[in-house]
Amino acid sequence: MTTTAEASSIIKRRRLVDAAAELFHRQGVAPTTFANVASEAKIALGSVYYYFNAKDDLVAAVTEARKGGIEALLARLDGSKQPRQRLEGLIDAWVSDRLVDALYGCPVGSLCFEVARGRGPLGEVAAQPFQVLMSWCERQFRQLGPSRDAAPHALHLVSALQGVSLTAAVLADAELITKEGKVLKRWLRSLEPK
Amino acid sequence: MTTTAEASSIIKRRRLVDAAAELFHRQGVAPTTFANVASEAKIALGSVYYYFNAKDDLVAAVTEARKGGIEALLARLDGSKQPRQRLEGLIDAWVSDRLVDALYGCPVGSLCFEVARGRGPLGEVAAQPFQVLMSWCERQFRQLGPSRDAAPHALHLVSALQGVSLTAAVLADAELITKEGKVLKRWLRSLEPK
DNA sequence: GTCTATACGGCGATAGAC
DNA sequence: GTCTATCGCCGTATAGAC
Repeated sequence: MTTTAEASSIIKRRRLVDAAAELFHRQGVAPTTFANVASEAKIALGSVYYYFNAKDDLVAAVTEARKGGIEALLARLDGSKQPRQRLEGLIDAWVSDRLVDALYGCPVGSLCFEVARGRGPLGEVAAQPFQVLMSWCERQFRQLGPSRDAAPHALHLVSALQGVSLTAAVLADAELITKEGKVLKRWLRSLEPK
Repeated sequence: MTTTAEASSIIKRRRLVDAAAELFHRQGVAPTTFANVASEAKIALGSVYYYFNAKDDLVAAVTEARKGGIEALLARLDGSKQPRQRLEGLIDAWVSDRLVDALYGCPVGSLCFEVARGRGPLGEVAAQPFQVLMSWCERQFRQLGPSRDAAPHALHLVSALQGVSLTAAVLADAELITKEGKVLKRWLRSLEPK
């Protein structure tokens, strides 16, 4: 029966992707080696090449996993009834992650930027998590009120969240994320139909 | 007379820093090698070590040069009479750089983030350009009106500018910076005392 | 000060036994 | 599928002639 063998393979592949995602977040893609990933995932170096033919394949897999993480978060937020609650939930998610993000930056933003920089071969893949996030936000803003500004509002929110993660990491101050979260929520309320 | 020799040394050192700054922006710090920098600056590989004992020294020099660039920009903006004009000038500066930034990100943000990530030994150095920019913005907002929100406003502006550079690079769309610039200017006007 | 040449280590990738 | 061993390249850093 191949089923168990296949399942074990899939589990190990996932373990490699998870280990790589963690290391890419903490150190960046460039300084992370296959040996790092292998040892973190407790798999022999040579075996990594059974799952990923080259580093780019691993990077693409991690980026897609990050996209999946974003989609899972947004699906959770879709449980909230009102668009404003959903958008506030997104801000809250950023604030909850403030301690890690102030150390290593946003795991999605830092990865996608490093991968997309200078239009590398993986530029399209790296854009996807941002497209998912941006269009979800745009949809929420469209439901928030009859303004024609949904697209700029979505861009403003995503930019602010990404920017504050970067700023907090550079300045080593997690509470900047809390503070910016409050500013963004006040802004959201100011957009509500009175 | 050592004067000319010294001057030539200083010039070559500057050529190395400029070359490194350019390469750090286009490729990031990690993938940039001394050989890259040497060839871009048209200086032999071995000579680079006369000016910089290790890569970290070069990275620190480039980061300080970026801080100098920020200070020069802010000094130019200080020529404007009104605080709102000065803040709008900052936004305009970002918009002017949109084509390069949408390819490689903000040269200051991407560098400082990569250097500060995970609290490396250069974390303090990398924070300085951001501190300069942030406190300048805070001063402008304080002059803009008697609001007690100067610090959060400065954080919001810097975050938005950094975030939109990153987003534009990931999504390969320079016009996002133009659009966010308009949103930010509208926001500035809304803060004015009526 | 500036160069060429090179030592040394590490990383991506492969070979091949089990 | 998983491992160990290893090749070849490239990057940091140094040595030493000029």
